[in-house]
Amino acid sequence: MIRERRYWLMKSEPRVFSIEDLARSPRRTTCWDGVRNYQARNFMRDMAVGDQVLFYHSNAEPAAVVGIAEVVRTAHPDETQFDKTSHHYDPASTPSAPRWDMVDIQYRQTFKSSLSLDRLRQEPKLKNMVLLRKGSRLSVQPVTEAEWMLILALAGARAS
DNA sequence: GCCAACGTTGGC
DNA sequence: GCCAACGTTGGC
Repeated sequence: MIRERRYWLMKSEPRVFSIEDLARSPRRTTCWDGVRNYQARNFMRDMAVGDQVLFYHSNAEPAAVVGIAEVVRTAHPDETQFDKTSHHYDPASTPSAPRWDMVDIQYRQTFKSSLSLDRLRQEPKLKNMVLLRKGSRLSVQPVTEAEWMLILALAGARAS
């Protein structure tokens, strides 16, 4: 029994890693390392291959949903947690009991017109989106199917 | 660069 | 288990 495809949103600062960087990556794929928040990690552990991801540019002008990626590998240990030279090194984590996971995502498309936070806030049907909730900072978050459909429609995009 | 909101840590 | 202190996120 194959589980139904689910929808997610993942944030990245474009000055660090943009959707253009993803599109230029080998096999248009990257591993989503560096997540150090338990709730975000748990969402990644819920992901399945084929799940769809809204790619969001945070700390950007403007902050916006800019395109789509797809999960191509489920959660596996994030190697940067064991790397003393990494900014994401976690001395409390060990290879026998890894604390942090990552998934791999592959580029699908960049929206012709990205959807800024302001634009999304204008949609009453999106008012419950995790992204738009006051104080929400989660870098990996679930998106409902209805939200997904509406956002694709607003972007003039087709499901990939 | 500011700062509100949130998460984590650690003393007690 | 409480909560103050600290660190981070991310919009502005």
